[in-house]
Amino acid sequence: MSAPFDSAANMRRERILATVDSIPKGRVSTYGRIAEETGLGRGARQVGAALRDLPRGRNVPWHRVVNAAGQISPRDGDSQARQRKLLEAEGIEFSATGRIDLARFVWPAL
DNA sequence: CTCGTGACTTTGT
DNA sequence: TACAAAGCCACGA
Repeated sequence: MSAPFDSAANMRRERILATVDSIPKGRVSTYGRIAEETGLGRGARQVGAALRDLPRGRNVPWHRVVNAAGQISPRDGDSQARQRKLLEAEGIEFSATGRIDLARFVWPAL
C-alpha cells in the first residue's frame, strides 16, 4: 500500500483542516489567518482549495471560514446560503450588506 | 519552463 | 463603502 495518501500536498491539506477544526463554535476565522496558523504564510488560496475539495462526510467546521472582508466568499451552488444558515445558527450576526463584524467574531480575537 | 486558474489579500482610486 | 488591479502561491496542462 504505497498510495500517495501522505503526499506533501495531502499532509498540508490535513494540517489546514486541523486548524479549521480548532475554531470554536460561535466564532469565525479567515482564509489568510488559517494559512498563517498552519504555517503556510500567504497561502490563503490553498486554504480555500482544501475546503473546496473537502470530501462529503468529513466532520470539519468549514462554515466558520470567511474572507478578510468578513463576507462569505462567492462560489457555485447553494453552499453560500448553507454556510450563512449554519453561522447564524451559532449566533454569528450579519450586517445588512451581508458582512460579519470580525472585530467581534474573529478567532483568535484581535 | 511558461501559462492559466482559483472558497484569497492588499492597495489604490 | 465599492470596485479594479496587482500581488501571491500551489497545481496541472
